[in-house]
Amino acid sequence: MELARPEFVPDSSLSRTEMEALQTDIADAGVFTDDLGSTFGQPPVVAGVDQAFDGEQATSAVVVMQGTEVIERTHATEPTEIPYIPGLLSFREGGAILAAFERVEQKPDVVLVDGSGRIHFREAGLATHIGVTLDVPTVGVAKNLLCGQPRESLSEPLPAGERVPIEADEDVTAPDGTVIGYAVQTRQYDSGSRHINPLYVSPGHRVSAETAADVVARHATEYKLPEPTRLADAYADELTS
DNA sequence: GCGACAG
DNA sequence: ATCTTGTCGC
Repeated sequence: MELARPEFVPDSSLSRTEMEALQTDIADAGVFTDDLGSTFGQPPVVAGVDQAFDGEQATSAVVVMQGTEVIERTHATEPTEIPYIPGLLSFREGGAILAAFERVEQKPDVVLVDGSGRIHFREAGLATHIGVTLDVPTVGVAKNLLCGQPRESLSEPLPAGERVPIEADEDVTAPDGTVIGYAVQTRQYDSGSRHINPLYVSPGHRVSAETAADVVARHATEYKLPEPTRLADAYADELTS
């Protein structure tokens, strides 16, 4: 795949202020409504991307699927220049991800990115950064909530299939109350003391919050994580061990 | 100063 | 993310 917006490639040498300014531009370029293109296959081509680290090296693994079939697997390793800073994750992991996608032949209909998309202080999380830079539809899939406010309390376990809107609050640039994503319960235990936490799904680029949640729910039937994400996670771990 | 915060 | 064995409950 090719870079659509080279000016948005994450540069870890920027100052924190410059990084935040770039995110503001990225959010402006981001599309949080459905624009998945007319090439949506039968079934759609869905890619998952995830990273694993070893010391100063970040390995990004991409798994491309169509239905239940893996049609491509690629990876790239890049040095990590900066530590993890909440809100600036893309400047730590984005380089490795873009390097991996440079080697991807099959253009996916949608990419599932580990982390937040619009659920971000400046509405420019990792999924949005990658989506806008490559101009590919992306969805953010996070295991924890970075910011925003669940419309309903999530202290009680949600049944599988349920979803709760995540709304913008004062910590997010979007107008208060804007639905910036969903807590999506893909799996749940039938009963007992233990329970499964939901995933926090948000639009990255060219996808609405509703469609983002739909895509994740549709691909996460056997396990909590959607299959492309799960396989990319395992592949990244395998490459680092 | 305190709190809060994806991976 | 990563360091790490067993263990409890589906």
